Amino acid sequence: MQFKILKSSKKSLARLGVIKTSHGEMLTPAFFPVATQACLKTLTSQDIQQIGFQGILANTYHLHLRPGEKIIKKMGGLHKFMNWQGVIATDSGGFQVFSLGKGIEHKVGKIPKISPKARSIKPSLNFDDRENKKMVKITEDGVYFRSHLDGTKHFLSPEKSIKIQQDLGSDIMFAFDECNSPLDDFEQTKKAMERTHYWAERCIAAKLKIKNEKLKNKGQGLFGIVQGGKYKSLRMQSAKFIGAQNFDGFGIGGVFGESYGDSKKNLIKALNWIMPFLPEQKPRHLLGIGHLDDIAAAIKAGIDLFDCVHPTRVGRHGIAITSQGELNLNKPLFTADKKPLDPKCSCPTCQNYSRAYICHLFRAGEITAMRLLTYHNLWFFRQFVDNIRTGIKNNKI
RNA sequence: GGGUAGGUGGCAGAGCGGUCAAUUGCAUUAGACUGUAAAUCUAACGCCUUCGGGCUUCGGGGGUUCGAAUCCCUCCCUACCCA
Repeated sequence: MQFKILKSSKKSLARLGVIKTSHGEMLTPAFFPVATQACLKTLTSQDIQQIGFQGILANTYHLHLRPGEKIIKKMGGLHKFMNWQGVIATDSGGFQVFSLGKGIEHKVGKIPKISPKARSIKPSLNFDDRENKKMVKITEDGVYFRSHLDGTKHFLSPEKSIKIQQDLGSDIMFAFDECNSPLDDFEQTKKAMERTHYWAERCIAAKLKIKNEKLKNKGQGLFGIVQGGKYKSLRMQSAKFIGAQNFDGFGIGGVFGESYGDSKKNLIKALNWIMPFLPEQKPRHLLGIGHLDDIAAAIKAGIDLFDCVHPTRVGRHGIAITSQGELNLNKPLFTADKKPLDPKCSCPTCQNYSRAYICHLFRAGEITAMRLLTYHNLWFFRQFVDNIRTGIKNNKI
C-alpha cells in the first residue's frame, strides 16, 4: 500500500491524495462504506462499484466468528469471496471489545446522548446482573470474549488480529486497539491508551514476522490507532507515540466526550491536538465518524479517510440523507408525496421512485425500501466527499 | 326450530369475584441511531390532570355482592353442529 499527496490546501489542513493498493486506487479524502460481514447490507458488490466507491471496510471480529478466516482464505481471500475488486480495509476487532464489552455494560454507544441513566451506573451495583451480561475480559496479553452469536469463548490479541486480517487479505489492516467507553475516567482512559500502544508495537512485530516469512501479504498496509479519549494530554501522548511507529497510516479512534454535544464539540479540537504528531506524508483515518458536518470539518483538520455505519444503518431505518437534511420516510407526511427523495440527487432511487412509493414500502415492511435508501444515502455521501475533493482542488477548501 | 361455543380497548387475543384502565402481539404515533449484537432499539397509545390523582369502559338492559370484564336473569348479535 502506498499513499501519495497530490495537493495540500493553503486554506486548511485538507489535502488531496491517492492510496494505491494491489486492488486499485482510492482518491482521498474518501469515505469507506461499512461492510462488516463482507456485505454492505442490502447491496451487492456491483452496487457499491456503481455508486462509485473505491473501498469498503470489513470487520475482523465478525468474519473470524463467521464464516472464519480459514474459509475466506480458502475461497481466495475477501476480494474474491465477495467479488469486490476495490480496496478493502479491515477493522481489527478492537471496536467490538468496546461495543460488546463496556458498550453493553454501560448501555452506551460510542457517541452517546446525554444520559443520566448511563452516567449513574456504578460498577458496584447490580453486580450479578452485569456479570452475566459481561462478554469481554481484557488483559495485557489480549482479550477473552464470548461470541455474541453463540456464547462460545474466544481470544483475540494483536498477533491474532493481524493473522486473521492477513488471511482475509485486506489492503489496509488496523492495529488491534482498546476503544474506551465515553464513561471512562482519566485513569481508565490512560490505561486503555497504554495498552493500545503496547499492542501497536506487537501488531507491527506480528506483521513484520509474517512478511519475513515471505508470505504474499506484503502489499497490506497497517494503520496504527490513536486513542486517549476526551483528554488532551492523553490524545497528544498517544498521537506522539503512535505517530512515531512504523505504520503505513493512522487511525483516530475512541470517544471524544461523554455526551453527544460534548463529542461534537471536542472532535475537531481533538484532531487539532493530534494532527501535529502524525507524519504528514501518511494517510489519516477518522474511525467511525460519519455525520456530514463532522466529515467536512475533519477533512479541513487534515483527515483523509472515513468510515461509518450511519448512512447505511439510518437508511435501513427509514432516513434519507438529503440536501435538505434528513427525511424520515416512515412518516405519514410522505404517503402521497410525488417528489423524489432529493430533487437535486442523480441517484437511481431519486431518478426512478417517489417519496410516496418509498414511504409505502417502509410502511409495508418491504426490504426493497431499505435497499433504495441505502443506495441513495451512499450515493449522497460519495457525492458529498467528491465535492469536497473538488473544492480542495479549486482552492475553495 | 333444537344444541354448542362465543361477544374484551383500531385489530387479534389473555383475564373469568377485589392487586384490572385491563397481560401480550400487531397496527398507529413520536424519538433515537457515528471503526454494525441494529430490516434495530426506546417511549406513548380510553378521557381529564395542579402528575398526587380524578372520571367513564370489557355486546345492551336488569340483578346478586362491601366489591363484577369476571356470578345470575333477560334481550341482541356471531360461528359451528343437528333438524
